[in-house]
Amino acid sequence: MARNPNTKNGGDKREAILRSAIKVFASKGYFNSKVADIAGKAKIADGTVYLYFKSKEEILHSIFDRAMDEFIGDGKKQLEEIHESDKKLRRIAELHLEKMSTDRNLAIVFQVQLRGSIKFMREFSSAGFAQYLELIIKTFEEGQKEKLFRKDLNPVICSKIFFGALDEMVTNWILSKKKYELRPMADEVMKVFLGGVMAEA
Amino acid sequence: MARNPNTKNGGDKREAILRSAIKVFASKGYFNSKVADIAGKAKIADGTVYLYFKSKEEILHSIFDRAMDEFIGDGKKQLEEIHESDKKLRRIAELHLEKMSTDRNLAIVFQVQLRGSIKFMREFSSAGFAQYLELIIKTFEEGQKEKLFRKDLNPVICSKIFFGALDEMVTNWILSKKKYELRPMADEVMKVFLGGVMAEA
DNA sequence: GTAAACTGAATGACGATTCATTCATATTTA
DNA sequence: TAAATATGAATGAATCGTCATTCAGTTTAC
Repeated sequence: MARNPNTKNGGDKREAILRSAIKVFASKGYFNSKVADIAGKAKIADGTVYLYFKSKEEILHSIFDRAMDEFIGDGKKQLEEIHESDKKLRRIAELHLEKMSTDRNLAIVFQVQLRGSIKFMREFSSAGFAQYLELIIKTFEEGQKEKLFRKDLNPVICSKIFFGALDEMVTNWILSKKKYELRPMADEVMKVFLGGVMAEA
Repeated sequence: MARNPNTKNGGDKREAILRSAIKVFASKGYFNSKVADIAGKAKIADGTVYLYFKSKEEILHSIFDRAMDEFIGDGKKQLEEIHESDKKLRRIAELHLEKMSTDRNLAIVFQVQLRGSIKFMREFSSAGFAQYLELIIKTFEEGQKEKLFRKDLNPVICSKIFFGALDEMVTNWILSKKKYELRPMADEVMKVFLGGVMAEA
């Protein structure tokens, strides 16, 4: 009846494989990661991986799906408690950076590995990412209705700019040799996004 | 003395290999591209590739190096003719998007393939990309000195935001099924970056 | 004629996936 | 209760296809 082998131990192995895969993918890249490495790090036999996942690719997908679901769910819940659109955007920025800070290896898989092929990107784009962008767009449009944000701006483009800025913060953080806090960057992004860089005329 | 076979025919083959590789990498991704595909598309034998390049990886590097050199060279020259910092940034944005529009396959290699491994990203980061970001930072600082841009903003972070926004425009353009002009996005990015999204108080 | 350029079949390494086997645990039987 | 049997999760060695790279031989250019 159960789709997976484990009935007693509560999905232990599947979980272990995913955790292990995040580490391995993060350190060597998807294509350079061997299924044997993943199995090894999870302390199980190579073949066991295939009792839980159809293929190496499905592992990557699962990592992404799980993380994205959690992220969007979390985000939506938190936004319900906020009513000003600019504050909502600020919260999104904070959450985005916080989540990425929390698990550096997961962040690497997201920023780097997931983008290594158009195929993944397309799947990514039309699934979780689109949903995330939609959330930002809706928030922005709300702000325009409230006359908080300029009406002469295209909400979709603005949302992409917003996302792009955050995304770049994360990428830089991952590649940087120096350790620094990612979260405070949310303020900087908001300062520029809301007010622009021009000095008062 | 010449590192490569061709002395007479003006580097024809090397060029053909690079052009072919850009197409192949763009359509299947670096790791899924076979050297045989590249050779085939360039209408030469598999072995000939190795007369011009040490390895498959060197091909990818060459693609990147060439494009980046051309891009930065071009950019610097064009900026010399402009004197206001905000206009310079606008020109950078335009150039960035124009270049990417010009060769969609090259853009795909840049946006997608080059980011598929931390290894490449790191090399990328510390070479061409750092130089490009430096150009933006310098321009921004200039603008701050001229009191054109706000003094309370960190130039490095602002430059990353600026780059991140442009980068996201390109990524979306590549992944989009619909055909649209990339260049006009430069104006949109400038509107937001210079003036922010808040309505006048 | 010979040196440089080119060819493409052969090589060798690699690594995802498979599957025959093991073994711990659950179930049945007496 | 305890021995006999069944179950299916887990194993890991073997398989099988896939390329990057090489190199012995061929063609081209002068």
